[in-house]
Amino acid sequence: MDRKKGFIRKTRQRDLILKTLRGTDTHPTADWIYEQVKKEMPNISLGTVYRNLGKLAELGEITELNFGSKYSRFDGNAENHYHFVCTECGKILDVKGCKVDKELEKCVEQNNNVEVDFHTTLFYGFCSDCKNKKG
Amino acid sequence: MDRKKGFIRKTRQRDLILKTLRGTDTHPTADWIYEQVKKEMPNISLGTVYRNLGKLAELGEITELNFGSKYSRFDGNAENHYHFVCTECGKILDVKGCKVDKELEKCVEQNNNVEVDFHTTLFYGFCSDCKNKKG
DNA sequence: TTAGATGCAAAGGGTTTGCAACGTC
DNA sequence: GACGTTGCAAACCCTTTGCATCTAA
Repeated sequence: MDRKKGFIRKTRQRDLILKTLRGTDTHPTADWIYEQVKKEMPNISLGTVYRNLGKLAELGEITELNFGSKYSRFDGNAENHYHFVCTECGKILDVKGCKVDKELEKCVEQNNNVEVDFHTTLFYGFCSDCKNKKG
Repeated sequence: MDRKKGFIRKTRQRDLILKTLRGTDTHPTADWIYEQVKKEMPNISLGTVYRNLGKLAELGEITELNFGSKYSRFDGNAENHYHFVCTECGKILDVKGCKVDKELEKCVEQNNNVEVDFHTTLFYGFCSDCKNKKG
């Protein structure tokens, strides 16, 4: 078997963490995932959760989101897509129906003498719930 | 004078912090600003720097950037603009020549039943220096 | 005079890490 | 049998906060 440097062993912990993250679209924090996973595997430690989330992100299986500086959130959908953050309730949503604009990257490259690999965009505002609640 | 709640008093510390931040385009961390400001005002404390950066951001005088989760960076340019992050050297640049696209916000609103106030975009890739260095 | 601001230092709190034991290949 | 992984807990480290003192208005 190919055991080159960076070889990743399959473990029950990692499988469960990935399954849990893939099973939600709430963009949870590491701690939320930890709490969920603990229900099925009570002895798992927070450190293990962090280590696995880090590895999964490194492998490109998931995405780590750093909105605001407080804590990281994780997205089981590794495909590049936009996010929306509700400034009222803090909810994070995947943006539907709007394609990631690769043309914009060309514009940035041409005007700034850089090479762009990808970009992330965050929209801020009111989600449908909070939009209705406010005056 | 109008001393409503949230009144902000003018202080030498805040002036110096703002001047320092406005005097660079490197999107520095709080600690870097602290070190710079200390040269002119040796007794200033890190706490004061954080408190003032927070207030200035709240007033809309500056922008707090939360790229990556490690620490916040600050931008003396409060006008909404795009940023570029070099994945090689970590440098952060203001993107020139590409307008913030308000049309995209309309697309997001229409397809996601939300109300968008503003959006931020981060481009990742190689800056001009690192582009040349790599193979 | 009064309430916002500062300096100092301790506390917070999400994340990382060292280490011995464990589990996968 | 190797070596990646785990659980535990302590360490990290950026940021926040309490409090007595200072100071702008």
